[in-house]
Amino acid sequence: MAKIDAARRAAIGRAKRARTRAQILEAAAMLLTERPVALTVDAIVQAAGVAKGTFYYHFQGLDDLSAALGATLGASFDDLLTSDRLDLPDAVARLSFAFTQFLEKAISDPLWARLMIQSSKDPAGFARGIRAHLRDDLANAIEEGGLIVQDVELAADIVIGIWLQVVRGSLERRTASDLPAQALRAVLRAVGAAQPRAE
Amino acid sequence: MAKIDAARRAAIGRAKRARTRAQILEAAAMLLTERPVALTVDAIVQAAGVAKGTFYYHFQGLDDLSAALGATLGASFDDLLTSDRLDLPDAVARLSFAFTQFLEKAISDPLWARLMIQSSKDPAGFARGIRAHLRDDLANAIEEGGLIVQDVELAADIVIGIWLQVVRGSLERRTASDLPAQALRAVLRAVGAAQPRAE
Amino acid sequence: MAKIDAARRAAIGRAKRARTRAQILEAAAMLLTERPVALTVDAIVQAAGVAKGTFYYHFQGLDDLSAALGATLGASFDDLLTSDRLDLPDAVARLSFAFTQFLEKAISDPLWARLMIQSSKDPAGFARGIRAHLRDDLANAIEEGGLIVQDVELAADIVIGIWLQVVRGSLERRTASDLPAQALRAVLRAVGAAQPRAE
Amino acid sequence: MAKIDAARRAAIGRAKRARTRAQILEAAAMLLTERPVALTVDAIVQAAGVAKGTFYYHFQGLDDLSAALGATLGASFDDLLTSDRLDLPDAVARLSFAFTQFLEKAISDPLWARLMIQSSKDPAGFARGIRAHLRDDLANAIEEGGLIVQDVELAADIVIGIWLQVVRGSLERRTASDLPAQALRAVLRAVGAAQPRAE
DNA sequence: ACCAGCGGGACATCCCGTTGCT
DNA sequence: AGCAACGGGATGTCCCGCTGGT
Repeated sequence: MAKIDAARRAAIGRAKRARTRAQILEAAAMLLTERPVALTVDAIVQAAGVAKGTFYYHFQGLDDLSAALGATLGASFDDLLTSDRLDLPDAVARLSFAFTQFLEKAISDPLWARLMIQSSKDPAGFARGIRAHLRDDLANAIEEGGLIVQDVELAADIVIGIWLQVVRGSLERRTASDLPAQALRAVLRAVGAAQPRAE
Repeated sequence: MAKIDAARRAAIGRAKRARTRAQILEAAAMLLTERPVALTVDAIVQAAGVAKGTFYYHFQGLDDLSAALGATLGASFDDLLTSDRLDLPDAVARLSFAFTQFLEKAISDPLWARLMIQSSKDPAGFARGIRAHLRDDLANAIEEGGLIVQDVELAADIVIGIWLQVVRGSLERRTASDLPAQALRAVLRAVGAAQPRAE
Repeated sequence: MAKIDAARRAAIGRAKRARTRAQILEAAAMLLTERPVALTVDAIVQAAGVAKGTFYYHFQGLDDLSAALGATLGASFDDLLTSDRLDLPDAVARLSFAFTQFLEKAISDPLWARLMIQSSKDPAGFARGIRAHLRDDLANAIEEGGLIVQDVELAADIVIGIWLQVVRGSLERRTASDLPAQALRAVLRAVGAAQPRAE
Repeated sequence: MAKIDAARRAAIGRAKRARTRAQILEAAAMLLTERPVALTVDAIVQAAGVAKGTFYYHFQGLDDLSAALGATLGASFDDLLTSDRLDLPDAVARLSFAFTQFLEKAISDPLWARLMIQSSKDPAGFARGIRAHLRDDLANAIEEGGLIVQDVELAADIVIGIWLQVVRGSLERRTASDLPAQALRAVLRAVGAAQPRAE
């Protein structure tokens, strides 16, 4: 019985722990989308409705929390880029698929969009992983002779640059319903890719 | 004689004032390009070699200094976009000229580039003026039937997005010597403009 | 059990909190009685033996502390003007009772006296409440036909003025043992009240 | 001629000096009447329209300025208590004359009134001189057997207390036209003096 | 006699990370 | 797992008094 109690208690504890952690992460994400102030622990714990000690029980500090936020974002990529993407015939199609997925996600989830923009400023963050994937697709596309731009880094900057700024625009203005399609066509023209038949 | 005294005194004061003010502004600009997030008064006055009181004699506070930095950047635009730009035949040519000027300036002056990137985050700052100019050129180009993209805001986002990200890339990597030309061609393709004959 | 935990925790927290809060308030009150003009946070926390952060944990700032000090003073009035004052037969007797109580309290507790004098400068503070009570008694006395002075505000100024200055005098000089009685008689003569039979 | 020049210049200089000094004093007095802030040199020089160096040319510092302000106030007493006061027959009449003069001055010159109130907090200031004069009159009145109150200090506190508070009241409220007369009668009753036949 | 500019330091405020308790 | 309270320190702001110049 003591054993059962301990096990149940542990399970409950784990669940509670996860819930509080999520509360803190959510509060931090919420605050990151608001205008000016640098994220402060005090603000986070107040927004999350927990005590300071609780924050430091779950995270080492602000850096740790930022890393955790990044991991949360990273996990969302798996949802966006499901394995069936790999079945696509060529690199340009994969790139188009990913670009569209990311843009639609950003438009439908402004909070996620703001976090992505915030994170784009740190080249050492998880944005590196995205860029690496993008570079692979672009390198393949260049090998397949499908691009005018021959410099992989320049091509990546073009794709990322358009994505970031279009997302910023979508946060500030009402967006046309076909914005993702328009933006994608502009990207493909920019890197000099033949238009994909179907998106 | 009193008049001369006042005039001379003012002139001397202005010279001294301008020198110290410039020192502070320069130090602040220098610090803005370095990693850490927040510009602090202590760091600025230490870098500028002046006392805190001197900082507050010249500026109301950090906000005022930011505004002054913005004004300094704004003044640099006049140097880049001289009046002879207006002699260019069509809107696409003017846009190409401005894009190339800005990109070459960013590559040759990394500090200026970093300031521009920092400032791009604040949509209410002087970046608005640049965007307004850009929008004018794009609207004209669309009227002249020279663009595929028909949405001025989207076209502006594309141009600015490529510019910002290419500049970021140039700060982190060695850039090819023909980067401005390549980037310009990508921009023109992206918005669907006919290539200009001469750059 | 969770309930008990929360209750006990709150009780313990309250006790600790109240102790430290009282320390800070006491230190601030002590400092207010000393010469220099301005109450500073540094001086308060040093006198109270706590850290600056602790001060700002308990109070929003200096203004908040001033308000708290005022509330402390206000609470002391309840001790002075107990409900049995209301049993007194007429307004002049009630006024005499309150005046004497306040004056004896001031003489026996110089720190309290200094705080009262300090606070008298702010007409918007809690001194307003005292004045309101005094005005009530005086208005009643005038209605009962017991005063020569017919203007309530003037009468209040006379009573308060004598009280404040006599208290100031008692802080600077040795006071005669029958000072409260003498002062009270002067006040009653000033407003033109018949002498009360018993004080 | 050089001599004449020097003399004239000195005369002009003295005049200018006096004018600037007066400007500073006036600005300081003006600021003292405004609500909360402690008098600061910066505020004074800005209000006076002179430079900081000028302030320190005329005054040693804030303490010196306060002393000068006190002297200015003191000088105003000579205007109020002209020598013909000494011709009055008895001490009570002299006291009544002075009280009325001071009160009428305060009502007609609120700035002067505020300065007096401010200064009353410092027992070492020029208020001491006034109190000394008052004590003389009161002591004489007691000797002449004209007062009920036998303690000179207490009598002085009563007179000063009523004066200060009535003046405070006149600054905050509209005052009845016969306020000085009413207040004087209250004072005389308070100290137990026979009413003077003529004021 | 007056001024512009500056150095140095005091102060209020904010915020991070720790501690002891449950 | 969570909380209330606290210590310590960094930062923005203000302001005094001095300096060199005319």
